[in-house]
Amino acid sequence: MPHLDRSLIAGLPAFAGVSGEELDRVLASARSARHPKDSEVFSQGEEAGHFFLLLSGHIRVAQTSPGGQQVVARYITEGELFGIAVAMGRSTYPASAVAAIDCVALAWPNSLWPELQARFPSFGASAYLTIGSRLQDTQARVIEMSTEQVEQRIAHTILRLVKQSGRKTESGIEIDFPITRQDIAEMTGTTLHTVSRLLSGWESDGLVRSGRQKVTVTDPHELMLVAENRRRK
Amino acid sequence: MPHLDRSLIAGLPAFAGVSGEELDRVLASARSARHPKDSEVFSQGEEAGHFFLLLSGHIRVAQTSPGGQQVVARYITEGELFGIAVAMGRSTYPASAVAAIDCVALAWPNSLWPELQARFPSFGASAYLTIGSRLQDTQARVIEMSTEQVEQRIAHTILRLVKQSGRKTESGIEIDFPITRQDIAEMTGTTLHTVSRLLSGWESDGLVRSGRQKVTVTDPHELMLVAENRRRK
DNA sequence: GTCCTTGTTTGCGGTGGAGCAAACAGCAGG
DNA sequence: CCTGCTGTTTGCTCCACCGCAAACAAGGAC
Repeated sequence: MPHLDRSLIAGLPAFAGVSGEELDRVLASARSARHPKDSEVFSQGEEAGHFFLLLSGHIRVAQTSPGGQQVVARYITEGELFGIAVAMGRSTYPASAVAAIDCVALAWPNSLWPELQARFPSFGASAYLTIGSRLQDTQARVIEMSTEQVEQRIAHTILRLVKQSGRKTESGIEIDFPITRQDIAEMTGTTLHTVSRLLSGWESDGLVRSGRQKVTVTDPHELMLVAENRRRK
Repeated sequence: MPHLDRSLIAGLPAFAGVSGEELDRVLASARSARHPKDSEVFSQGEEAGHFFLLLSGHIRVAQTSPGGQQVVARYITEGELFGIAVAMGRSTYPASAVAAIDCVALAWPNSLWPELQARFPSFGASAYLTIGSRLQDTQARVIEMSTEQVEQRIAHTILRLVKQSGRKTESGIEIDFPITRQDIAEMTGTTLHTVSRLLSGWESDGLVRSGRQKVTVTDPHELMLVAENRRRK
């Protein structure tokens, strides 16, 4: 295994306040792995053996409903912890994680969790803040689904993705990983047909430019008006 | 202030493994308060000064959307921690807590959180498990709202309430706090009209008995079939 | 008891968005 | 180049559910 340089994780909130030497110790117990596009990092229901830190790429986290439908819970971006079932007291993964593009992630065995948490308080704290903020995000999503209609939900979702993983291009801000209409539908509780219709409409109005597995927001401000249902129809 | 007996909290998971003397110490820094029915324990957006443990009663936790609509996040039952914004790194409460019936709750100042957590590992661990399980519940709710229709969502919600806070009566299992059609609607992302219609239908079919702020499940098995959409129409 | 507030029921009409079907386009691989 | 696969677009129909309106109970205050 190649040597893992401490600079990989030095800047991350999870390791704030951890000294250089200690970073090396933490890394010594981690294993780094490459996850090619569309491969599963772990699978829903599987025994949770490791927890992960995404070094590069984007991970799609999805749950399958009892009825067999997929729901995308979130996208993980660089520097985030994921698969931290152990921190929630679970022995199996509640969702599946799939690489949206080629990814590199560190993995630690769950058995190290208590030790890491005890030795590096900022690490444990960061993990719990991660869970806390995901709880808030998920609550916000429940509110959206309860009170907004599909058009606003999709607008909100796209704005969130762009904010989280936007890449500037000459024509606007683009979501910098491939995402299908189906994916967006599974994030917003609707169908790919409806997503397609709305995106087409927005494209005619010059709010977005979109193509195969691509979405570029050209007029974020106007799209925000859509999200808030304050746009002249 | 009356003396708080350690037996109040001795059996709770949050204090598993804490000795009797230490329980007294924990209680010494807590204040107990009575919250009459319909009074607010804390309010959304308010500076979070305390965290709470519900000793008796039921608390409704609700969020108000930007558009002014209410969404009920959950009901808190006896023995649960709530208002633990501090554990999520928040300085304000993300939701409001209202007593569904007369309640008694312990309150600790947030400033004690780090100390309690450090001194009583099981306390911190329990808090984080609480947050973890709420995240899972909320995720499950997102899945429900994405994939199920209103009838199933309401059935699931009522079954969950009954399981969590059911009280046996001669005619079935009753939700043992007052709950309106409006409340159920705000838990399931629908309207009180639709809830009323469905409950009326179920009452004709003998699945439930319901009255003013009351719901009694008389045929849990059949209601579960409704929840799973496996019932002969 | 009567009044009044709060919660519930029910009818009716309109519609947002699902479901189905079919054509179309971009990209990979031979 | 053509072939096939995967993702996208768009039209049409239908219905679950919302929104409005109005009548109807159940308690509580007095």
